[in-house]
Amino acid sequence: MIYDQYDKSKRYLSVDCIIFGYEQEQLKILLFKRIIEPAIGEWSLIGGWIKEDESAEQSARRVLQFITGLSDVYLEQVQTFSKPDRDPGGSVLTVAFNALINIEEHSNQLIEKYGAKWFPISELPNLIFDHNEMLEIAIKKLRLKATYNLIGRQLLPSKFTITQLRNLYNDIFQKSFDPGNFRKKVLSLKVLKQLDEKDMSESKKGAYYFKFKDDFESNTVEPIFKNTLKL
Amino acid sequence: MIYDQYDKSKRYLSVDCIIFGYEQEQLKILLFKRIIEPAIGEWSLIGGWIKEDESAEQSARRVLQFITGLSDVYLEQVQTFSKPDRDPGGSVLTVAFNALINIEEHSNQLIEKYGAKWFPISELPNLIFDHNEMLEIAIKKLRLKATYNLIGRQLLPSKFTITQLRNLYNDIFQKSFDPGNFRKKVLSLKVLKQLDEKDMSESKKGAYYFKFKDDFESNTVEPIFKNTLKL
DNA sequence: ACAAAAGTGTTAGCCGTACACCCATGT
DNA sequence: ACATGGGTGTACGGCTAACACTTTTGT
Repeated sequence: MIYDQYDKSKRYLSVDCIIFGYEQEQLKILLFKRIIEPAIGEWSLIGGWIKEDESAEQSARRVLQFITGLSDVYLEQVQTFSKPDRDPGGSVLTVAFNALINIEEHSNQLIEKYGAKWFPISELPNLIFDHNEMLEIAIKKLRLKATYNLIGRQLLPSKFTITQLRNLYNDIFQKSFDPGNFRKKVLSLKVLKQLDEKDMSESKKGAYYFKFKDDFESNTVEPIFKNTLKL
Repeated sequence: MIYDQYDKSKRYLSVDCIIFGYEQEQLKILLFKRIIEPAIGEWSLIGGWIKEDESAEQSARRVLQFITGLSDVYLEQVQTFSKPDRDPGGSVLTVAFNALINIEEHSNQLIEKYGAKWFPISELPNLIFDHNEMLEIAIKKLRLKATYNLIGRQLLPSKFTITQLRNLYNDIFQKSFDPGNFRKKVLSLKVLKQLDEKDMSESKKGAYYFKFKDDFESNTVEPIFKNTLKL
């Protein structure tokens, strides 16, 4: 039958967070040394159990708050993974979320305590269970988002240069955007505001800082870069 | 704490299917009169409980098989909905799936039994709980897919004219594609095979039937229509 | 003066859109 | 012959990619 009556599940329910940060011109993901059996000591995404009175998203926020000290993290649901044998410890259904954070703002305390580490996306270790697959899908999702929206508001410091933004995009898509063309394209979107201040650390001439306009709504509907982007 | 030990959930777990079909030049969705409390008798998506040893996808397949008589339905995970108060009958986490079926092939038997009905996407009734929102997201997801992949293999009969395919796209995006341009674009993808047979029912001249090439892999990476598509 | 990054300008080619035009045929 | 949908050809405009070129300033 399809709908008999309501019948409680015997499943475990969890969330897993793919935490993205940007540091030293590299897009990185925060991974944890697992602290419970099975597969204790191996690398994994960070997750947590969904409580009875929580939505999956609230649950992910709670986990992120606990781990990074940050509230108001940008979250995007990626996908739900539910193969009954995906976790050898039991039948666990997990909802995966992408989280974009400013790597400089987060607290290091708990991260160190749990032996967590930031990995550049090009140097990811092997992960437990199906976390490799989850990560791959999560990165594709991030690329899709970056195609339709100018991302960086959460990942970059509040003021940044166009070059920094370009480096972020270079790293996300693993290609080299033309500096001139990238600049023109991005500025044509009219979502950035130029500041009077310059960053003098990267060149003699100095590069103007920009910031995202406060009222920028990410309702973009057309691809920012119409060609060439491999998702 | 994040990961204490494994702890079973007290949640209800379900899947909901957004079943798309194409008939009389209209994209339609199959909706059901709800047969259990609460909200009995109102329109809803069709769903079912996820069994212990099933993945969400397997569960959706089981539901679809039961309702339509079809196996091997094309499925795409849409999103998971988990607000604890979304269903007044209890805290239900549901994984939503888009299902694309050939409306002519499915069995009507059970559909009639449950008072189900096909609704054109422009004439949807009000649905229970958060099913309106689910549907809206599901349609957006379908549009996104149709942007990157040429859809129609599941929705259209095995042989169809370019005009039929164009009508499908017209209906999905609620716009009128230019007949000539649509034709050229679609044929340039080289995923269709022209048959020797013509459909004489729509015009005096007749229109050649096409079918999807068997080995067509839907790995398209670039948008089919780079502009104008409102998702 | 030179190097090196920041930033601007120019051009060629591709692609989508609009639309004119031909084709085939039942009435 | 003509109306109708099928199908082809063409021309314009916008966008992108490539790359030349100018600007600024620390060394």
